[in-house]
Amino acid sequence: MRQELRSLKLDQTPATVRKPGRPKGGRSGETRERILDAAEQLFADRGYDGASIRDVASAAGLQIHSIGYHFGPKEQLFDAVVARRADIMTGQRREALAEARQRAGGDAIPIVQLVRDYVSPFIQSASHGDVGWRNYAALMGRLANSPLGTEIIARHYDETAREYIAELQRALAGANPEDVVDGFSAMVAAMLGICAATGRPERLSGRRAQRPPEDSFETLVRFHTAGFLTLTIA
Amino acid sequence: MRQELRSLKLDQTPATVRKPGRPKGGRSGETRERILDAAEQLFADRGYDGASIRDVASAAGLQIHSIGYHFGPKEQLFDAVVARRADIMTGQRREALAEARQRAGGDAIPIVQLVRDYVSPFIQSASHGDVGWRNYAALMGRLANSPLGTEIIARHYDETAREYIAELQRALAGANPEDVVDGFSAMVAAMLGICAATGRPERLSGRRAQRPPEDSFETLVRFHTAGFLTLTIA
DNA sequence: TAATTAATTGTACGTATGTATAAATTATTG
DNA sequence: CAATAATTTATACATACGTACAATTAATTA
Repeated sequence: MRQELRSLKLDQTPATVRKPGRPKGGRSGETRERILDAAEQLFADRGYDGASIRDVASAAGLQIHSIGYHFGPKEQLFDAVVARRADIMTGQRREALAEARQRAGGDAIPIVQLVRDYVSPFIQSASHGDVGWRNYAALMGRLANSPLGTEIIARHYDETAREYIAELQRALAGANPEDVVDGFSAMVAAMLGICAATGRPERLSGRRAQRPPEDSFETLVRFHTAGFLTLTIA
Repeated sequence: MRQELRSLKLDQTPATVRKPGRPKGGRSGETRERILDAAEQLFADRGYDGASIRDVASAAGLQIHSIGYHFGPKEQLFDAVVARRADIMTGQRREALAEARQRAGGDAIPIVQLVRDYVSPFIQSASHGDVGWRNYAALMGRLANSPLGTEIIARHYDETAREYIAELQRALAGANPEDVVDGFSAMVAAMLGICAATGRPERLSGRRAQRPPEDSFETLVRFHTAGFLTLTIA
């Protein structure tokens, strides 16, 4: 790892100096959340191999072994980080899909609605949510094209993704189903790119600060809706 | 790193057992290429932090210090891996842009042509090129949303990217320039996703093998051209 | 109150890491 | 042919890594 990043201090709640022993209430959950928060930030900043268990323990204000005690080996900790918010995200998407189905009343759901409903929870969380959600969004972007990342993403996101793809294919009845999958992949890649906060869009446009993700979100919806619609034209 | 991946054997040309000493011709260049090939594959498979200098040396059939001798610290080796093919890629894109400008003769270049010319060199190399190009494409996908990756990508790709963005903005005179940058970013993200070979599209579509990148390329061009064109509509 | 369980600290182990140094060997140069 | 430069092997160093073990403390349970 590069040295400049090594000395990063996390702005956690000050590590309450804890003596060994069983805590009062069900404090275990609180500690687990602290570990997940620290791991989320470090994995997002340095990647899976770049962030060590020691880094995570130190950032959470705990000893090394506490990580293993709560989560087992490193890969399970990583999975737990992804899973925590994946469950929330997936819940929102399924809820939106159920509503859209009801509103469509048997007809196909409009493309623009499907795009909006799939992307919105992610971008809203990444832009209006706390620092944890921002870290999570950056982490998802990093994971996207790595073997371990896609394996974990598959476990937590593919089921819902397939539901949306099925609805997209229904709404684009004339289109090649594989084209629709490619379009979906492009949509997800754009979504992750917007929230990854890499600084590249700023460098390419000459902007000082990052464009508000909500603005990019509106552009994404228009852009990709148009892309999907053109797939029906033979 | 996960153990399963550790024992990977690279199908390099059998490591010619070399004695120390100055080689006959300017053999140095050949050794450098071997190192870059090995590093390219390992960085693509395991990421920057997941691939060690020892791995690279072993895969290239050399001792550890030879890597440092030729390329200096690890980050410079990484940069050299990216730079080698970035120069080729950038050359093709600039050439295509010059041709397109000449053909347009003062008028704006058609969107579909700009999309095609920017994406084509990458996807053609990744699908028709040798294993080195495929590794390079996968590596670029991994780099996309990481800090070190975007830093290096900026160094080697941003100048040409800005030229294409300027032409896109000219062709989309009525559009918000920042929307065009977002569209460009989406296009690049889709391009990288197609070539990253993560297996996700197969999982989402139920296909057995990977869809031929040329097919996805044609879809990408149609999809993103339509996306760009819709940005002019207020 | 005695036994059990949960959560933590502290330490240790074997290995892997990036980098540096020293030595060896051979082509090239003067 | 002697001197120099280039390229490699071999070894070493200090640190970092993931995981495991033992000990400690406190809440809970019977």
